[in-house]
Amino acid sequence: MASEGRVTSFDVARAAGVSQSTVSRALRNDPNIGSRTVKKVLEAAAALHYVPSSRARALSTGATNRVAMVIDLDNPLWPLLVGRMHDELAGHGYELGLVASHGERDVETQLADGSVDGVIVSASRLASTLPDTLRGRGIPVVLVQRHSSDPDVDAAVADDAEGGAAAARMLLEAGHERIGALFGPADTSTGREREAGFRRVLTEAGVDLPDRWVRYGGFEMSHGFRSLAEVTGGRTAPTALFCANDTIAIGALNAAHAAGLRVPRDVALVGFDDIETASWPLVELSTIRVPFDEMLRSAVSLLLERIGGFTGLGRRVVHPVVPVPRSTHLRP
Amino acid sequence: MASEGRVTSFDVARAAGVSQSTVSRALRNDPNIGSRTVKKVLEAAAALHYVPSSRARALSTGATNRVAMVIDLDNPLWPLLVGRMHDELAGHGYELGLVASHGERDVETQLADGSVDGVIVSASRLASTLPDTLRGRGIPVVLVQRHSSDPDVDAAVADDAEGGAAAARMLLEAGHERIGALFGPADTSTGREREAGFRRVLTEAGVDLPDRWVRYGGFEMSHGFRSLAEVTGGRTAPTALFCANDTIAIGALNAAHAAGLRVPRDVALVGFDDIETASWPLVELSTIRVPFDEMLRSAVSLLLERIGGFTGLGRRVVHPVVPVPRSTHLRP
DNA sequence: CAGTCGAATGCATACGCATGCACTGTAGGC
DNA sequence: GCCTACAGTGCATGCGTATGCATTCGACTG
Repeated sequence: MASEGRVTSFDVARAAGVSQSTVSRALRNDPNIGSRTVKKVLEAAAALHYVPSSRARALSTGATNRVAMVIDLDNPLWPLLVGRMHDELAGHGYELGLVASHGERDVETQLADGSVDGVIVSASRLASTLPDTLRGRGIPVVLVQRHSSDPDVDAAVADDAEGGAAAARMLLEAGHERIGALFGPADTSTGREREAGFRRVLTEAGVDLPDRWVRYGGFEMSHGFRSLAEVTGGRTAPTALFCANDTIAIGALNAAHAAGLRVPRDVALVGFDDIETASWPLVELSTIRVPFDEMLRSAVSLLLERIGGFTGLGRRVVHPVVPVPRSTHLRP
Repeated sequence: MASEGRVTSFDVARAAGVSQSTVSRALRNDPNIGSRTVKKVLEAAAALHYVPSSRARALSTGATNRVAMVIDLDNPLWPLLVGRMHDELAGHGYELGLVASHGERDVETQLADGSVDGVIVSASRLASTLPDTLRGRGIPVVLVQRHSSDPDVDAAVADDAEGGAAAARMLLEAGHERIGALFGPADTSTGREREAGFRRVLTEAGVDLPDRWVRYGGFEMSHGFRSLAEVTGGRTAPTALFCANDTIAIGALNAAHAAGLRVPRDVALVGFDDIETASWPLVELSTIRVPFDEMLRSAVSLLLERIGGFTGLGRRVVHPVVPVPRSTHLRP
């Protein structure tokens, strides 16, 4: 029972009384192999607990059946993206590798060394050169959730501008007139476009968005937590705040709670994404739903097409968003 | 600028006027290569944008520098474990692959095909044969957070029994006498040991834990959400509930909120893990802190020792837990 | 000056699977 | 009953890197 090194296809071949190439073909369902032979080979393989070496197969075929996902561990959205991406890829027979984007240099090498068939980038900054560099090296890349400034790279995103607009309408329709905003990073497409859509509608409605009620920050809770007091602390305070994502909104909600403010009575909030927490009874956050499942499915299918050899121009799939009014946007 | 196939070490060799083996050695800092030669090779490699093929290297060296982590996407703890594991592994030069444990059969093959140097299992059920099977195939395995019934497999865990005990003490010291519990799955070491520790202290204190105030379920919010009403709905209700993890507790907290009950006035709660949400002002969950950073660090170091060739008996590293009393356990 | 040693490099091969091509045997056609 | 055709297998080689061993050349010893 001692494991005397790896069991290879040669061992199986010997046991089955055929050649190594026949083993290889039999196990890969090559139609040229006779059914009797296939049976012999399968039995021998099972008896020996043979598992083909993915290392050798990768070298030989040039494919790894693995996809890497570049994530930003600071963005609280990553588990949602990764979890669904895992399932989506698994459905297509691919494994998922995780790469956090700290030092982009190393990351680039890591992704270009042939250890994956393609790359999903979920944490791209607008100015990032990573997607374009990978593309330049012939590695299939798809952006998800955000796009880059490079239109040649495929991307699956949500309609962030429309979502921002919808959020603005939600607040206006609830009767708010003194409105502030906690926007996201300006160097991300999500941050920028959600802001643009939101501003557009306010402008069209003739509602002002004074700078003293606006803050920029990361997509983390701390932004909302810190900024709420700043924005509501002046002589006049906004009655409602748009938050660039749910996490920021929940940060603000917690800050409000800590400060003894009631939501939405003292300050109303609208988030973006519709993460699970938003629907907690304790939270009941009004928000804009991003169809993550569809978005990730698009991303995977764009990527698989590239892996399959598609070399056309960059494509951008935009997914519609859905306003989800709960209770935090109301004006009592 | 057209990419005419991959750049290999042969191309670099030609450009530098040396042999392929010299290129290989020069890039791997072999001391036998003259410094002039090393310089030439490095320059040629840079000029050609050469990136060694990890596929070929893996086949040749037998090492992939990758570790797979088996997770349970239904257990809300996974992002925390995965995020920290990623960073911890990255610090040692390893990449992280993700495998969700749906159909264990496939998973086993996927992990045994030589595509990783080792495996971290974070979602093991007590009866699972996966860890032992992998070990039997000579693949380094370490369990983290939970252990299996097989003591031959290395594991890095928290002191769950002591944590359960500490939770019981926390409630007793707050003055609770009518106590219930929402325990976790009995086929996990965490579920079982947290329960055992909790029960032990209650018994020692002569406090009863009536079955009608006890529910078992998964480590998900839905367990807490559903069970709260059941447990508090009778003629007499417990004044406090122990929850097998924070997520269950938060589910219960939300159910309480939805039902108009106040925490801890109407029902007190204690969780387990001290996830980030527990410290939100909105939540202020009293809990038992698991030192995840240390635990994952242990797991990685156990695994790296195995990868390095250690073949001794199975080891189990138990990490002490810390009670974190906030506001939900109090008895007003 | 012959002999020796060692640093520096090249040669050849292994790693394990996939696959183009050559080959064998048998069935079918005439 | 001979030849064609094709299903079924085996042979040989490629994938790109790492590495044991042989080789070269210069320097140093006696």
